Amino acid sequence: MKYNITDIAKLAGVSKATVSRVLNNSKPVSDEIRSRVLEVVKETNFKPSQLARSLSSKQTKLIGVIVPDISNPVFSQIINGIEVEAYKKGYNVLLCNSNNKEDTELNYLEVLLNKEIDGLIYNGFKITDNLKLKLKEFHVPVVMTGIGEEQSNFPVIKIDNFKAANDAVSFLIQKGHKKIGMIHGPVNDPLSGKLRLEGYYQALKDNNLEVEKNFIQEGNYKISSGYKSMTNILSLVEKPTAIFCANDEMAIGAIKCIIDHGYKVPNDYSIIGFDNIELSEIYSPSLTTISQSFYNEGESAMRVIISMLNKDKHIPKEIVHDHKLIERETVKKI
Amino acid sequence: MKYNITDIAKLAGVSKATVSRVLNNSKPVSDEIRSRVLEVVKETNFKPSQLARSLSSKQTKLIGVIVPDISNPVFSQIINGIEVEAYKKGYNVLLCNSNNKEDTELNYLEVLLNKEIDGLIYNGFKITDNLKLKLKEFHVPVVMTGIGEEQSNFPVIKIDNFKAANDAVSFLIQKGHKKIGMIHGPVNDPLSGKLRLEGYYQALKDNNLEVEKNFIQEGNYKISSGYKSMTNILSLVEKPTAIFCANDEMAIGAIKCIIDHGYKVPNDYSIIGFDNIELSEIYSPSLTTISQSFYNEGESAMRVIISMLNKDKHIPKEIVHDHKLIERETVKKI
DNA sequence: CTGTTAGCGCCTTCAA
DNA sequence: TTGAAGGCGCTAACAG
Repeated sequence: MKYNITDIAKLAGVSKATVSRVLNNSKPVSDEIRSRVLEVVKETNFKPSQLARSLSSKQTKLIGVIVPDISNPVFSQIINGIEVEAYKKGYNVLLCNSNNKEDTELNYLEVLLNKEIDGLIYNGFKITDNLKLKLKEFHVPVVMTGIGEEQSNFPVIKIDNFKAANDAVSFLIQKGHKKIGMIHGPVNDPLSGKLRLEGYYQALKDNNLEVEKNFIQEGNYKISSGYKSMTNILSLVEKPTAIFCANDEMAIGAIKCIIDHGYKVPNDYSIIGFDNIELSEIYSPSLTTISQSFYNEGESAMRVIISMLNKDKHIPKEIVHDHKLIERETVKKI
Repeated sequence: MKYNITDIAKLAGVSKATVSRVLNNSKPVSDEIRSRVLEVVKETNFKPSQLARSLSSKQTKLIGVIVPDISNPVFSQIINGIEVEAYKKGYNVLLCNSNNKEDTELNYLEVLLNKEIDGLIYNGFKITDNLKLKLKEFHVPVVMTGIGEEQSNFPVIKIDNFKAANDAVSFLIQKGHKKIGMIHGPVNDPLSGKLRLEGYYQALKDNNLEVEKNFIQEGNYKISSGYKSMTNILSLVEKPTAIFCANDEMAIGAIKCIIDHGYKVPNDYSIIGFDNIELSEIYSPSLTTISQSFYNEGESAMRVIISMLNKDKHIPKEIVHDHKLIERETVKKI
């Protein structure tokens, strides 16, 4: 049997209002009545309907989360951080996987709008006009992770992508490499795409190294695109000795490509990645890369959403997390 | 401004009921009134509250999904299948990641109960008594994927694990291997754990090969446990020439371990995995394994839930998907 | 075909 | 401290 608040009230011989007060600790209730109500609640295993509660309280305790690719370990870690933090604070996550398709993403945004979520955490690679338009319809807090734009009004959780890319390339230079290529992400992705590429340029410039256009390839963060970009690089007459990849997956793809062509990493080519996904440690050879804590970023995103929900005074415009270089086996001193 | 159905009714000069009928196509409405209502809906950009709708219609259009590990590619593929199918049918997924912790799982089940989901898809490794108890409280359809038990009343989506394991081991035997080890999963996992182990035994038996207890190690499906189990095997005086791993991650761990000990795959040891996750193709050497389509399994799970929701006559007790052996680089003929 | 009237289950004034 | 009553926004049964 499924009980409702009226049943409980009757069984306890009190009014619905009193039951509600006991359940929510919203108003003082005498100890005697309180325990009587709790007794009945326990006996009947009564669970108040979140639905009805949401309808009258105007909050769903649901946070929408949009990710472009749930099978990408980067996002599953972010989600994990979001989820654990949400759970702690009594929120739940409505997860939407856009599969890298803009229209799926817009559809989901529409769904989330109808579901009357309390807040939205947006993860993605690029911010399109349609997206901006849609986001305007949300009258709830929105936070972005790993992506953002100058004029955005939404708080952003990120790392210093420019600096991190610069660190990676500087490390290669310090290891004696002078001909350094890069496989970067889409440049319409303002953070991981554009800034990492700029960090690369800056490091070359700071060390008076020339930019060789052919050494620079654009990928889409997938393993396969790393493979393909590396194929292009290997077909050059003059080749780089080291390649900086804007994420670990492209780095793995590049390594696989190098191996398939009969060369060795790092003996023939040095590779440095970005993100430090689990695979980078397990791959053989294990990948030298830039590490960032996606879990913590997810956590931060959720915290910011909650403080916005609480109408806290100080809402950060952005939160910049740390990164560090993890040296493993794919970069050789020359 | 946020409109509600009453506003729309007033603006269109009709009753709320009529607006509702237009929006849901639930009852005939004259063309003229219909278009007048739709006009207003468009102008106001009105979105009916799912919340209120759910409260009065007694369905939330929400399907709860429990997974033990969202960063495990197996589950992210299943989720993908579930999600795409759900979306097609107008449902949404409330995803809960238990992180392999039983109490987190039980907590989430409780949350889902309160959220009044329309159905539940359970993914996990083992079915505990607490879980069974909790599941009893659900008065909505429940489907399981990749797990199940004899006496369960819930439909199960799976592959023929016994046959698949048998195929894998038979393949090794056919390649000339006689000393074959196995790294299996927890045996209290009735499908992937127990049945894959039994398939292994059966293949040995069918070929009159002896079971060598030391060749058999138990892992927990993680890369690290494959590594550890392989360490044990390598420490034996007499070693197997091939190892069947109950999933790809343990297989990768085992390979990494072999390489770290200065041996080669498949020259010194042959390895066969199970699941055909993306990594198995990318790893170097690429992994020979048993492939199954997790995406399709997720899709099936959602379809079964929906037909249960529709109270279809014929609800399958179980759906068995195909598997196949993918030969790559980790098994050598001897 | 359309409108009126009750709920759905809970929370929250307002009075007592 | 407690109860009665109204309302959240929508659907559905019942009239007309």
